[in-house]
Amino acid sequence: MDNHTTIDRRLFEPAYIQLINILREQIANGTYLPGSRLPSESELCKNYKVSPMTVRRSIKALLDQGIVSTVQGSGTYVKAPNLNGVTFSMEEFHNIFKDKERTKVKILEALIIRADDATANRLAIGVGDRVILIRRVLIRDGDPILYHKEQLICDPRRPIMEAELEVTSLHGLFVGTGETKLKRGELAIEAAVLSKEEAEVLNTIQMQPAFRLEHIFYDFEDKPVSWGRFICRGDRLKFATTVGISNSK
Amino acid sequence: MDNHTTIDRRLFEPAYIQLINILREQIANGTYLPGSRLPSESELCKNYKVSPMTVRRSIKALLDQGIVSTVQGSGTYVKAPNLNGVTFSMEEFHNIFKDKERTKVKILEALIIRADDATANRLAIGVGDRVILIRRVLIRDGDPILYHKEQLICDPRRPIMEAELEVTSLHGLFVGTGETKLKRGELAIEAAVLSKEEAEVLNTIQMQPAFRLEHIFYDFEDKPVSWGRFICRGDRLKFATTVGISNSK
DNA sequence: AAGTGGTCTAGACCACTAT
DNA sequence: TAGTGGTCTAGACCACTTT
Repeated sequence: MDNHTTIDRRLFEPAYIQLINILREQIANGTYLPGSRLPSESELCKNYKVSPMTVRRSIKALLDQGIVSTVQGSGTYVKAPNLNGVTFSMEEFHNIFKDKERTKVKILEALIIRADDATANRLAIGVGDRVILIRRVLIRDGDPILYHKEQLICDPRRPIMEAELEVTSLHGLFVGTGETKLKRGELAIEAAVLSKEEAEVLNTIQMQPAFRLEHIFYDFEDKPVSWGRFICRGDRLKFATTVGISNSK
Repeated sequence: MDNHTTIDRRLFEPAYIQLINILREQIANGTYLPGSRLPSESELCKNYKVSPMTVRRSIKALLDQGIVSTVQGSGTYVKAPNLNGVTFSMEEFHNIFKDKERTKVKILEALIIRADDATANRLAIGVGDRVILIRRVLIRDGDPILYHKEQLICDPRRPIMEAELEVTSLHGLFVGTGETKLKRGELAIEAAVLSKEEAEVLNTIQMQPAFRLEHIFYDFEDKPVSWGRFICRGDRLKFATTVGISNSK
C-alpha cells in the first residue's frame, strides 16, 4: 500500500516537480497502463504528504504534457499516445539563430517597390502602393541556409531606411526585443520546391524539397505591418516531436 | 487607480478565466505594451479582490500562452511577439480523421516482407527479418488525400493479421483508443516531393511538393513496434499558428 | 450517498531583485 | 530593506460521476 517513492523535502527540487516525475515514471514503467485510473487527488495527498494544491499542480502539468486526461467526478486517466494534441516547435529553426558567432545575416537587397496583388492583399493596401522589399540570406559557417523575403508597409510618419530594417530584424523576430510595436503574428508552414531564384540564393539546385514559413505581423491597431517568407532547404530542417512519455525529462 | 473591469462572481465563468481575459484584453489594447511590467500579484489581488492562488493561476496561463514572462523578485513583463516558443499543431491534420462519414480508409496491401536496411535500423531488428507491411490510403469524399505506409514487427506471440492491423489502426493513432500497448512515439515532419508511386496513389502528378510525417512507436519495454510515414499533398495541408495576442480567445 | 475533480480562500515562508 | 514572484499549506464549497 505504501509501496511508493517518497518526496524528499530536503532536496532543492520542489515537491510538485518531484511528484510529476514520480507519476511520469510510474506511467512509463507500466505501473499505470493507458486507460487506467491514477490514485485520486486525496489519495495522492495522503500518500505523498502534500497539500491538494500541490497535487493539482502536478496533475495539471501531466495534463499539459498530454499524458493524462481528467474527468470531473470520475478520476484522472492515463492516455494512450495519439496524434491528437501533438505540436511541433520551431526550436530547430530557432537554433539557427542562437549562436551569433556562426551565423551572419546578409542583406541582398532593400528597396522601395510597388505592391503587387498578393502583397496588396496581405498588407491591406492598394495595388501599386509603395512597399519596402527586403531580401536577406542567413549564412551559417559560410553556408547559405535560410532565405528571407519580406515586404513592409511604407509608413510616411517613420523615417525610411535604417530604422525600417529594424522593424522586423531577423534577430528581433526570433528573440523578441521587447521594444516592438507589433501585437501579433500569423504563421504558416507550407511544403514547396525551390524556385530557380531560391535555389541560387541557397546555393543548390532547383526543384529540391523545401519548407516555406510565411508570416504576417500586425500592429496594435490590427493593421498588417509586414509579410514575408522564410525559405529553407528541406534537408537542412526537420520538425520533430514526441507523444506519450518521452525518455528525457 | 481603480480604472479597471471587475470580476463578476455571479457569472458561470471562473474568476481566473475572467482575469486571464481582462489582462489579455489590456495587453491587446496597448494598456500594457511589450516590455512593460504588469501590476504585481499582490496588486492584482487587491484590485480584483481574488486570492493569490487565483492570480497566479491566471498569470501561469498567460505564461503558457507565451504572452508574458516572469522574473522572480522583479515582476511580470509583457513579451514582444517572437518566433521563439512557437508551436504548430496537427489539428488540421487531425480534422481529416474527425468526420468518419466523409472519410474512408482503404487497405491497398498487407503482407509479410523481409526488412531492408532502413526498416531493420528503425525497428532494431536484423536485415531480412520478417515484418508486416501495410499500405493504406485515406479517402475523403472520394478523393485520396493521405497515403500511409507502415511496417510492424512480427511478434511470434501474437496472432498475425487481423489483430495486427489494429496495433496502429489509423483511427487509434489519432483519437487514442485507451487499449494500446504503446508507450510513446517519435514524429518528424519532412518536406518532400511526391515519388511516382506516391503520386499515383494520391491521384496526382509526380514532383509535387508534399509533407512526409514519419513516425516510430515504442512499447513499454522501449522496443520499436512500428514505423511508417504519412504522405500528404502540400496543397491539401497547411500548418498554421499565431504569436502574441490572437483575436480569438 | 460517497467519492472525484474544479475552483477558491487567506494566509505562510522562501529566493530573488531592486534601491 | 522592501517588494516581487515561487512554493506550499489546510482547509472550503461546488459540480459531477458512480454505486
